[in-house]
Amino acid sequence: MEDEVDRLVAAWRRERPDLDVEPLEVLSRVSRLARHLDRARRLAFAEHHLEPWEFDVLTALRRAGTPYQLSPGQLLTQTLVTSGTMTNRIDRLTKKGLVERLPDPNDRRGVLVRLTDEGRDRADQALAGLLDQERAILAELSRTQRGELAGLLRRLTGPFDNIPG
Amino acid sequence: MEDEVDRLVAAWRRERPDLDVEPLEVLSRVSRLARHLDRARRLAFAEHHLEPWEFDVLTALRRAGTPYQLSPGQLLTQTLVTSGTMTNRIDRLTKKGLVERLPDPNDRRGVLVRLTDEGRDRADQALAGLLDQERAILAELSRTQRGELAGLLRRLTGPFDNIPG
DNA sequence: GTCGATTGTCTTGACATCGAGAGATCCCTC
DNA sequence: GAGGGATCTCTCGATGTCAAGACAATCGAC
Repeated sequence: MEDEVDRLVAAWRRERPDLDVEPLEVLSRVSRLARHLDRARRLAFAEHHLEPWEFDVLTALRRAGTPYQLSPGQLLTQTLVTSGTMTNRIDRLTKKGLVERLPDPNDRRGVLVRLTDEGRDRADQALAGLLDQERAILAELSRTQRGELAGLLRRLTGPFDNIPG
Repeated sequence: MEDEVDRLVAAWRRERPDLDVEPLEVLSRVSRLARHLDRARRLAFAEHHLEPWEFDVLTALRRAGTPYQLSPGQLLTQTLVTSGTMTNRIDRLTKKGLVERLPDPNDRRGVLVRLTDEGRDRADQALAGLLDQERAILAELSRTQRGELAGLLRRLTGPFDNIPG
């Protein structure tokens, strides 16, 4: 099946035959697919009355395991947002009763963000919904192909994730 | 090489052993890689004093071929943003002298956005820079692997691009 | 021709994000 | 134990985006 990137690449080859645009075959598809996924995620979460950014924060805490608490700084590195953004997110999640701020007993500069019981339930429900949606998208591929795809992508993400940046 | 998604998946398997989180192996990598690419693109464009959104609009016009003009509506569908956003972008690009608005001779409701000579040059330069950067990222893979990866990704993007949504 | 629905663009208000920097606390060296 | 740099969180202003709706022109049916 042809996709938008095939058309994009064909247009570039017509307009700039001097350039090698092969990299776009991979990376433009990654960017565009990510955009489509964002929309799909937003829809999936709407059923649970959660925004994508709320899901990101709540699930980071959920993954941490009991007692479901992390510092704002740890949340920063997991969600790849700036500190100002994280302060704002914690404020709003606190107002909604999904997380609470506690003083860090070991560092008086610090704060711990803890998931409330409701926050934990909402995160669990939204995750299940997201996985259902993602399974539907991936049904295009066989199990073997999904494994290959994951492996190839890991080759590309590895350098970013391990050399900090 | 292990990446952040390996750690994320391992955490979910520990916390939610009842769930099948295999879809994350593929789609979380897509989302995270797209985020890293956004940062890399921003850096690459900074050398040419262009923002990513400026690049998106200018190159859509560049790809259209001479006389390098499209309606705002056509630009919407190519860049996946809303109409309000596109109006704002065209305004700012016009102020910078990279595009100009012309009345559509065939539809008095309509407008045509045309690339200026400077806009065309800037788009061409930025594209070359972007391709260099992308080639470096993709050097992790062989030519054959890049082809496989592109093919697998096309299977996933195809449904989004062809069934409108 | 005329009316209603549709199309194409722009306007407005709300909102989430970023970047830079402030203030408080911690840690290491002397 | 005192000083200076590093770390942690929050504040503030600017900005880009979205969603909903306004307005004008077009198209189709009668």
